[in-house]
Amino acid sequence: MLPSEASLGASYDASRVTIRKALEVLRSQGLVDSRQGFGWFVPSEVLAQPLTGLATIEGQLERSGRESARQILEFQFVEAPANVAATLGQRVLEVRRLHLSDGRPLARVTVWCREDLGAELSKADVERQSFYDLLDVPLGGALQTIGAAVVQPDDAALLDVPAESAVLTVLRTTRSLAGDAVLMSEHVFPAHLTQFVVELPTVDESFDRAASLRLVD
Amino acid sequence: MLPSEASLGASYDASRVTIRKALEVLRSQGLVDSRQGFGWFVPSEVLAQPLTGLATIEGQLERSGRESARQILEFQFVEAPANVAATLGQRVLEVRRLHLSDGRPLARVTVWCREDLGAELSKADVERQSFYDLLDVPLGGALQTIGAAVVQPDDAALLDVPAESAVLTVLRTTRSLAGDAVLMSEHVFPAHLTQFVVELPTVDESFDRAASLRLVD
DNA sequence: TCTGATACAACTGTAATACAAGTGAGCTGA
DNA sequence: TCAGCTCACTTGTATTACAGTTGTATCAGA
Repeated sequence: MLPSEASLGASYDASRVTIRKALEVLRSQGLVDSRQGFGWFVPSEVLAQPLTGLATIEGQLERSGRESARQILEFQFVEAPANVAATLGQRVLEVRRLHLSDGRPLARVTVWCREDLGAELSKADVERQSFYDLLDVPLGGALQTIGAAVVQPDDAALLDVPAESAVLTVLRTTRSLAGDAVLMSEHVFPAHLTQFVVELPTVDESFDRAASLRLVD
Repeated sequence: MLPSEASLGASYDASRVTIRKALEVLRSQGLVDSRQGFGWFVPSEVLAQPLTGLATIEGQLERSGRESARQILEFQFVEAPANVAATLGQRVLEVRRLHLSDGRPLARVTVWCREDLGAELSKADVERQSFYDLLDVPLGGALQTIGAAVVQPDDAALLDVPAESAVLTVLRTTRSLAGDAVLMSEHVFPAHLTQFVVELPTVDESFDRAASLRLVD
């Protein structure tokens, strides 16, 4: 937080008008931002994603007070890629979409949905609501794999980031309450925009347990 | 059990609304919970379990019986970087080291240790044992932030990866049981070698109740 | 044309208050 | 003994009030 315009004016012996003009210049450079009734602050660039439960990107954005939008790039039934077919079956509904935060690209997401469940969904449905809201199946949990990579050229264009820049990748398999896999999704985030935040309550347990790390060959 | 909202408000000279907001934040982290007419309490271990599903790469290595080695690159007391100084104080013990798995570089780690605690440690100590084993302070937990980046040139050389390749970065703040920050560390892993796997057990209702993301600090 | 001064609207976060609803301990009476 | 009731205390929720902040407009003077 910055001091209020009034106190800045007192500090620098300038009027509020002048202080505001200076702050507006900084805002145009993206260095500061303000909310009416709240104050001026240094904007936090990264979106922190807590890993405490199942959540959608939109939900997190809305909670952080940002406007979120979805743009459907593809909507079709296809032969599943090998790793998807292994858990969801041969044919799946594949939805590629772009997530926007305050109008700027935040994530490129591909969702694969089991064919029987996807048959009930329209393109308009997935544009309006999240899969979690749409599916008429109680969800039980998910397995999430977080990695890093250099951005693919087509993703770079979609996400409006420079070629060769870093991205966070998430591969998620969502299960129903009954335990069978329902959805798989791949998320690609620009690294400079997003971070995952994990609270580890007790060091010993979480470090020794260590059942969940995978070394890639 | 925690004191009632009313008595907490009296203790901290804050209104019940404010106390509730604070408690809701803690609830969103799974640290406390409440029942109407009963009160606020620390949830049983089982309920707190969702947060423990993540493990670190060093822990996994040591457990899986791979040959794990540490190579100390630097060991010195320095002026802390800004973000470290904010939580650990102006002067800290900074230890830079390289982690090896079966003789191959796996991670470049920098650990910052509070000066009073670091004063007890020798270079040989930190080469032999982990900080968690060395510190004579009961540890209470840690906050971990996972991100991605393009590798720095010096890290590329240390980790033996091509320039411009992707890395997974982890910034961890470890607290004592009393709650004060004791250690901070930065871990850099080659992206092609490592992934984090996180189990998200349930759709967490408490997630909706309080903001777990903040735009401003 | 720029700066200062002033005024007012709109918004935010906190405080204060009130009431509904749930919990648990203790009392009462059969 | 025990079922049922009362009652103090708790959280859940909504409302109003208020001080402090930004957003915006207007006017005066250098």
